[in-house]
Amino acid sequence: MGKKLTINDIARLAGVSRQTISRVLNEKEEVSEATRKQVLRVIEEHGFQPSLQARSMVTRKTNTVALLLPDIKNPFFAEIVCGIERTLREKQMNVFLFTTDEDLEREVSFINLAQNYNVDGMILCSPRLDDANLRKLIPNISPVVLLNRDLEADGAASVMVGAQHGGYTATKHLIEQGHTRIGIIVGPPLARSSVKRLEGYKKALEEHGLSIDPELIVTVETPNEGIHRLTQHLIKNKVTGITTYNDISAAYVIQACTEMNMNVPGDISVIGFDGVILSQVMNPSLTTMALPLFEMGETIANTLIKMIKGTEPYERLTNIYPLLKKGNSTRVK
Amino acid sequence: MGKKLTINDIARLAGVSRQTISRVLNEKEEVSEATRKQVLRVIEEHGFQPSLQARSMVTRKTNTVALLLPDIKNPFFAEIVCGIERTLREKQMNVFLFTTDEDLEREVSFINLAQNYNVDGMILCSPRLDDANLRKLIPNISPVVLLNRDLEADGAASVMVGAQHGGYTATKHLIEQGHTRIGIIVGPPLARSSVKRLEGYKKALEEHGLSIDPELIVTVETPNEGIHRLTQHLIKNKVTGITTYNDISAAYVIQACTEMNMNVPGDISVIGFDGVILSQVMNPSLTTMALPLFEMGETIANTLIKMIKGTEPYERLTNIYPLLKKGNSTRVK
DNA sequence: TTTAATAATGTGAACGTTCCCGGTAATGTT
DNA sequence: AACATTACCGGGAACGTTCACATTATTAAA
Repeated sequence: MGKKLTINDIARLAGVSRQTISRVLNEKEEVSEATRKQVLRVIEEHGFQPSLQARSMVTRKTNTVALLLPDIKNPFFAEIVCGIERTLREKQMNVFLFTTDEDLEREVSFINLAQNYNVDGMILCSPRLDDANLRKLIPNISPVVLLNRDLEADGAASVMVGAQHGGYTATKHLIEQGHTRIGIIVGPPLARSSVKRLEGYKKALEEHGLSIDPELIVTVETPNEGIHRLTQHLIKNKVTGITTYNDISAAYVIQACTEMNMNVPGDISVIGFDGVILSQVMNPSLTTMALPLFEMGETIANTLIKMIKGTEPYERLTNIYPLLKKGNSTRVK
Repeated sequence: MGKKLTINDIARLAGVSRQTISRVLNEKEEVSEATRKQVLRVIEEHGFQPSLQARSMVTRKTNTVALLLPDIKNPFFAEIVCGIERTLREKQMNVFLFTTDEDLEREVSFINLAQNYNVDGMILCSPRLDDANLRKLIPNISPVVLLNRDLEADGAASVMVGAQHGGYTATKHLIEQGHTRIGIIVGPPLARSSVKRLEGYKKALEEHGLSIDPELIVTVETPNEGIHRLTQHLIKNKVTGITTYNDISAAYVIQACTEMNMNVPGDISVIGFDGVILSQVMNPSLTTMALPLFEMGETIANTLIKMIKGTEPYERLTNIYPLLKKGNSTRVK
């Protein structure tokens, strides 16, 4: 466990100066082929690797991106993270992971922390911070890419899920299958997209001349809790179709239906959102509004990289629309 | 976006020396209450925050841990990561995330990278590296905690899943429910635990005087592929119980059974492994060998923290045993 | 031959902290 | 009154790199 070698040690061993080593490491041209070979040999021989800390101390670049998200257990985020990580990695960038558990205080403190680490950029997934405070912070943390949060500000870009469109399409699908009493389970109030999804739901009903019954609109207060109860409520109100805010909630809905001896899709059609792997392995497989999650991650990462490089223009706002993916949880009435 | 303030700027503004600011920041005692107040006021007023880079340059501590895992999409890892992250966070430590996608080359290069970042410790989840190379690397990267990899070496600790015990318990459960022809789906050959699980399976059969039929032992070559085919094979060989290597594979097995008009649990009992959320939301809910994943993450993180601090002893080897969690996918024959 | 241009290398400073030591003033001890 | 102790504070050095500039040797141009 001998002390780690520094660039100076290598310089001494190779019989050249510190700076020459640095030049070789950074592949600068102004060094003769002979010494280059020699230096590389010594580096190889001793397994020298430069301290990235010291380097970024002077270059002001860390090649690191802070990634902040509510919950890595949620496959929605996990798949996005996968796309982000893969893309950044290809560009030799690294990921600092922070999960906030939806806690505002932690969110703020993490943003601060990341800032003190001098990260090159940040990715904030569905931040809880309110608009005013977020806007205030952006100058300090830019460039930053926001997921599901549209904030027009210098140094910030957004990648948005077309929640309204998704809610609309899901509802329309049920209507076209002959359903007229359609319930919607709205996600936790924190998630901004819940509102959009509800808008889409209403729009679809209106367009098809169906009335909006407040009894058929129910809201989950804390993530994935009380869904059985809400489902019972909807079934008592004679729904034949239910649209939900994500795939897991759809799975709970189907469980609740089964418990009440209602068959899915025989008696009730259920439609999910996100299209995570769960939707494929469930029984019945889930009809869902599928999002290209991995690709979303790629988009997010690529946008941020463009912003960091600052050489080419980037999309300030990218909208991603979910696609209806038919499974066996919906059926013509 | 005015330049970031340094400790020197604050010193000037507060009319004291650099060192005094440092003392206040690090809560050293040797500074009078009056100047402390004054300094804190100036810091607060200008929103100064010290550069963690510069700090760790001299302290040789980064308060950062590198976390390397094959795939964050796998809920098994996602939940463990959650426990790790939460625990480290409480100790003011941060997480560098690397996913390897089971790729050996990437694994090695990430370990290198982490080393150059001067992380305080590493967590390697089910590394692909072979024993000899891993052992060689450990002196450079210690302290390190390994998941599902028992390697006795200085500066390394291991947290292991009791795979053999799990395989044994699962099989025994099926036997006790009256099954005599029990199939096992063995995980990808990369996963060392597959072998152990198979051992447990064999032990349970032997103990109960059942013969081991090679036709009932099938292996998945690439993750989660070909499971339908393998299930068909088992069913043709008249199994009434199937034990699998994780919950997702169990879900695929159940799908395959349904396709062949075999009812689960009516005709076939299926048992999973891990106990991720999927097992609860499936239909039927899954009987599985449940692991305390979040707690495992906590254990991993706490062990590493102890190793880093170096003040108290730590467990070199922690074994974690899965618990049979009854769902509706198994039934008395 | 002289001078200018070019290639190859080396040197001091800087990045922003903390560590180590030394200094001053105030207080206590004999 | 002389000395030791304590409390507080400041200055130089260091961490390991890269940057900006200086230097030398080499080649080309006049």
